Amino acid sequence: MDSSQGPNQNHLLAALPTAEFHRIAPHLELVAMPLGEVLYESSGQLQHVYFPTTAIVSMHYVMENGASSEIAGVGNEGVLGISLFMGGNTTPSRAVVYTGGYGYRLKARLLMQEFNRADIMQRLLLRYAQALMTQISQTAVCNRHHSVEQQLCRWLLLTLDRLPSNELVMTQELIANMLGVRREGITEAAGRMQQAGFISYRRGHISVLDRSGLETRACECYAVVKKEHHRLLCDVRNRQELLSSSHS
Amino acid sequence: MDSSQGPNQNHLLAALPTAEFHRIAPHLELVAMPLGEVLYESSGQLQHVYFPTTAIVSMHYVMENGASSEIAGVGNEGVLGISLFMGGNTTPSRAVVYTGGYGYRLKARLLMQEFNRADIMQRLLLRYAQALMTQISQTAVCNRHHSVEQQLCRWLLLTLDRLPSNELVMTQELIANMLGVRREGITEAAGRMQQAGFISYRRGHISVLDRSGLETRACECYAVVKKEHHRLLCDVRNRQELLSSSHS
DNA sequence: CCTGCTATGTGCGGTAACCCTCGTATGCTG
DNA sequence: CAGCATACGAGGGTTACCGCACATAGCAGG
Repeated sequence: MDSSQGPNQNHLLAALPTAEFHRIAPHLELVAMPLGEVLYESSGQLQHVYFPTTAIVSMHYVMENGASSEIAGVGNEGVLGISLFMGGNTTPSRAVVYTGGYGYRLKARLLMQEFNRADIMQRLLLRYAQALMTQISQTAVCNRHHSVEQQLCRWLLLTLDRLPSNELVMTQELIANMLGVRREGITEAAGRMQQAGFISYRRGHISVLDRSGLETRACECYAVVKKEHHRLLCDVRNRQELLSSSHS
Repeated sequence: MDSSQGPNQNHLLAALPTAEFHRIAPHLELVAMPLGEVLYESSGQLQHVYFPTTAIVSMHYVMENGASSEIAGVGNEGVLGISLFMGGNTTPSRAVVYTGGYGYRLKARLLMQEFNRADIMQRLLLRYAQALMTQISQTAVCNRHHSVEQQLCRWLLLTLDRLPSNELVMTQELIANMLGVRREGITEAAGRMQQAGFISYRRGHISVLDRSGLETRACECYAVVKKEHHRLLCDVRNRQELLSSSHS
């Protein structure tokens, strides 16, 4: 496996100090994560945690009437299965792959061992959990106050940040399911974005031509999530405060 | 201070084993939490964590244009300031008291000491954080899919669960700000609830007359939050799994 | 008891997003 | 290359919520 598919494609794994990384590396299992695969069912017990490298996964809630909407997305910046170390072992939401790709998984027991060492891995996981909480919070705010167009832009940008290229492979219907809106709403908004020259698309493929254009149409929620994620996790390896702050 | 105002009015503090409770008890400081008080400013550093007993606090996000909406509420079932032990030390949201009352606070440093013992307190805090995440998630779902009336019912029920009586002291305007909707929308929905005999209200006071009536009008979100909170935290003292699960 | 502030009630036009339906065309598959 | 599933586009009626403007009514302070 070449470096483009190695574990350190995942930002959390990459942020581990060498010693900690080598301790878990033998137990990291490369797995394919095809489009549509359900990693966790609502209220299902977790056997593994997943560190995506090229795949992107949606945590979403399916309502009694069948409608659903995304709570948060997880790609190479994060990990799936935080309810393991939070103590609940499951959540009321599902986790479904919406951009096929790869990731590494680790057995639940091994992750808990690492977590209980109360070292860098624990700090990283907890900080990631907080970043995720911010993402969920902004989803809530965004759902209340912002237009479908703004939400589409936010969502495209967040997804784009998790991919190496500027091409997303997905249908408008899929995006509509993620955002919990009608497909026609996405068609309209995407049409306007194409008209503006920010994106171009054809049957299941969306190319982003002008990132900053999308950013001007997105609501502040995108920036809040990015900024908070950066604050909590970026350059985390360099920051002494990662450990020291926990004892202050 | 009588038992009706003691620290074990807070469910998290009450769930601590005797030994752990006595270790922190001397450091718990009873504080008044009057309506409107801002406990944490957006991105402000935390000096204390707060365990409300009779007060209720809203974590909410204020947008650039001044509009705001609640992300989650915290009362005697929880604690404010989880970003301390999550490692971020702050969040992009504010924490404002919306039902005046009392609570206990603990210095940040002392809470971190307890957290780093990796004992029951840590398990409790992490589990509570997960319950809070579920609450935020359902807020997101609810904002997307449910009517103002459903959301009002959900919100009244969640608030009611944190109070000893069936009377809420708050204006429709306040509720509107919490839910991020127009005041008139609340007037209408509340009018219907009063017509149905579920509540009765007068200028700043709402009495709930028929809980189960409200439950029938609320969306599933209320039940999901309650159930998950119960699963994660109820009778936590009796459950051996609280510690054992973390080593499994 | 009066005054004034503030909470609540109401009405009206505007609009974004809904629901449903159907037409069109793209790109895979045999 | 032909056939077909499915992704996208478009139209029309409906509704929930918004924004504003203003009327009424409860309650506190003088």
